[in-house]
Amino acid sequence: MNEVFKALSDPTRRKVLQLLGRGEMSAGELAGHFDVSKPSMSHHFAVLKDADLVTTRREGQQIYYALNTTVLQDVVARIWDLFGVEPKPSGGGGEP
Amino acid sequence: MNEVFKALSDPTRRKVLQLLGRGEMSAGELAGHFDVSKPSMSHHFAVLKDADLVTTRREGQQIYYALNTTVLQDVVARIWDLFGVEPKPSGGGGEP
DNA sequence: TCGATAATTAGACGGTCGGCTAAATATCCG
DNA sequence: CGGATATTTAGCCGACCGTCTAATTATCGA
Repeated sequence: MNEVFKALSDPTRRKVLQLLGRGEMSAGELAGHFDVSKPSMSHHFAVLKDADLVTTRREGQQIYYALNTTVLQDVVARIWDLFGVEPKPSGGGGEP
Repeated sequence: MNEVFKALSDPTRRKVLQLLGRGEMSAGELAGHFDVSKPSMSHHFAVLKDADLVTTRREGQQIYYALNTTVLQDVVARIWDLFGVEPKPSGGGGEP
């Protein structure tokens, strides 16, 4: 659980997750969205994978990353549980 | 928003929030639950306050901390929004 | 097999973070 | 006011984190 929060604490990694929300993407394609070297991005990917927030799939030379939505749902559920706060009446948070 | 995630990335601060889930508590009483010096704890409190995750109230010499549940709800709501994932059908994820 | 491309691993460097002690501030009570 | 208690601020230090370049691994196509 700690690894998850650590993973989420970096803006770059959160943006990666955000991009993956639109569908899976290769490491290079993903890295193209940032002003950071590919090795640095690769490190971020490793952190996300270690936290089990993303899954990987190799297709030829490329490696495709995708959101692990199951874990993401668990994360949010755990946050409520952790703080012992009553969740909002309907839906996890569509309405602002 | 970044400050919130940074604040949540530390286990000590998360446990503080967890304790506050049971109700407000003074700084000293809160610090008593940890093996960390009071100044260090005070720093953690400041981080949580800066992220707007807690509120403070002075009563005599003591300062009472309490969860800012409104912001916590917003945080979780934003997580869903950020990642563009469908929330669980009923409730924000209260039931495991 | 050889060369090109995609991605990761290795190692180094600067900045941030969490911890401490000592000192300062705020409040209460006699 | 003066002393005691509660909390925060100031300043320092070691460890961890994010970044980079250079080198390594894996795969494809000719």
